[in-house]
Amino acid sequence: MDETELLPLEWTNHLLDWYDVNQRELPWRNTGDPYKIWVSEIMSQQTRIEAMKPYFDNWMMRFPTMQDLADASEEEVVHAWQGLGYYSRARNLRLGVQEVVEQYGGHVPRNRKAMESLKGVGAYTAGAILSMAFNQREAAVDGNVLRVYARLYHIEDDILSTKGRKRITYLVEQTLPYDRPGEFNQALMDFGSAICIPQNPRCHECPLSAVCIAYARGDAPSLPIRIKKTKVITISMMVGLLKWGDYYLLHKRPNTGLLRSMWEFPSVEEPASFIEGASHLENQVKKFGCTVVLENECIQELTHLFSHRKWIMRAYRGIITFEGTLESLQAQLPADWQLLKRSEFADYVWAGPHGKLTTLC
DNA sequence: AAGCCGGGGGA
DNA sequence: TCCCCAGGCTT
Repeated sequence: MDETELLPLEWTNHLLDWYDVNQRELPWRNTGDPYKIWVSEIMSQQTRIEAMKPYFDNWMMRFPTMQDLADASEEEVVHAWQGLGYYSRARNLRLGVQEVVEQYGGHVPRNRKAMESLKGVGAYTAGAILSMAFNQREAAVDGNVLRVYARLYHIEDDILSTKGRKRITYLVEQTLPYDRPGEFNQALMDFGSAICIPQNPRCHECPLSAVCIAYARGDAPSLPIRIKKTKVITISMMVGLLKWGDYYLLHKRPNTGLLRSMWEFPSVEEPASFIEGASHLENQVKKFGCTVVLENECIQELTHLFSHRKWIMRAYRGIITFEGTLESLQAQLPADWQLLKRSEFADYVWAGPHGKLTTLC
């Protein structure tokens, strides 16, 4: 079935008219600069525009060109990303840009296949860059687009399923205008975030309500359908703010998994009791020739929610004893442990909620 | 197809 | 609290 027959394509012009008046002023918009658009697209994945804007400005100051980013270390790049979340985006953006600099002579490829082969660039981002930077007629199907089309065409498939996404991608490809595809894609997003919002859509202000099937049936608020499967697992965690003189003992998380390669306070997951958690921490510092005395009073309880994990963190102070010099203690520490003064904390990348605990130091 | 990967803002 | 956001990678 050709679902485009369900609606007259006139609505795409109404949407572009709305966009001409209501489009947001964004630093990467209407620049035609593929690097700026690339950075903005990666930063805005699963992230609200208002949240990533200051990061974008800072990023462009630190890495003004693709060459600057390609030359930067992973550490620098992740540091500039600190606080935005999904840190693989930063690592992959750097790798993708390096590939463009090295393999494509610094020119962003202008076809979907080459674009999607770049690290961190999937179907959405490829379509966004091709349409916005090069004005190609390519679909860029994100959460906004899925929602807008599910309502306009009254699609009851789960939009998180492959079937639902494919169906809507097909519809977008059919409806994408030939003259202003890049602006049309951006119009869908601005429209989705201003009018066709997830909860309580503003149908009374909507320029497309006359053609929207969900609106006609009174189903706009209940669409789209999203079925999530992953459930959040709760993990309790004992955190030690362990001090030796002016120095705090810190641990670098492994280079795989959640918050990889970021610094944290020594922690014990799921301790059966305070005693058991404390003994784990004691055993840990014992490897470095230290002893530690932990105060049994929890100085802060902090709950932190990830998309798939819930950490309940309980922080305790502890005093480390070591008979020897700073140098001899440092010599005992493996590469993933270090001693740091409070004043040096800002130079390091903190593992999410551990960064919040630094205010206790 | 499902799990993994952060943080924040709005309701 | 819960929801969900300008998604992509890995298994």
